Amino acid sequence: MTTQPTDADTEEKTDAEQKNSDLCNVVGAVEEIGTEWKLITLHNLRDGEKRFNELKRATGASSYTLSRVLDDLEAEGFVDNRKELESPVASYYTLTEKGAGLCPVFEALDDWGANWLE
Amino acid sequence: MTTQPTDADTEEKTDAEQKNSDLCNVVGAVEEIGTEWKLITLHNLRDGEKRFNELKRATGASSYTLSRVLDDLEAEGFVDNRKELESPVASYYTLTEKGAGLCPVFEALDDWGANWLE
DNA sequence: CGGCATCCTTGGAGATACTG
DNA sequence: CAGTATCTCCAAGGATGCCG
Repeated sequence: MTTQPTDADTEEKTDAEQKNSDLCNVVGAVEEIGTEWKLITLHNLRDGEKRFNELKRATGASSYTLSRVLDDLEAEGFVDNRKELESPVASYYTLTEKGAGLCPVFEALDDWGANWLE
Repeated sequence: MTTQPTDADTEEKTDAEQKNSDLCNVVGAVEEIGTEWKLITLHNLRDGEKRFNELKRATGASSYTLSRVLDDLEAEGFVDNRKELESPVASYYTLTEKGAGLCPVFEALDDWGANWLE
């Protein structure tokens, strides 16, 4: 019964992912945060509110990619978005509590990097 | 001097990645660890030595993928590999100090997941 | 300024089959 | 058992252009 692809396949996750995220929330967390762009973007928001093109420059992502990443992050509750529709529109992004909750993770990564990166 | 693709382009990183990893080691760490499979595999090795097919079952990765992931991790110094060439060959993987150094990161992720997942 | 729409390229990863 | 080889597919992401 290793690879029974039951039609209860309503999730878009593979069964492997499902199995993993069931096991512990480390894996669940990794899967929710997922891509490098998400991490990098979240990390860039640590020091407070940023606007779209700031993030674009800071991360180096294309506007297309950044837009999609921010959409994802907002949908998942990691960031908040505040828009000013005045003359030149402005769009500000901040971390939610959920997003800010990742700071310890960043600190742990920072420590690790200090010891092991080059 | 934003996008001078100097022929000192011996790295395989894009300049965006380069810029990011220069900024801080959080991003550097994220880029080195990279894919979800690497994280999941490393995390599976926390509780000690595992062999190839154990990891294969535990992670759900295909042998092809797992093999490549382990190669990467070994090349980057995250895991050690010990082979026993007896009758049925056996191959054991363990975390190096560098790999084990990620445990605080896993703990931070675990904490975060406990608060924010599901 | 922010951000979609479109096109296109890449490689990450599954499935399968084969070897020492 | 522990991989390697091959084929294939799909999603992530860059480039560009346009629009409110």
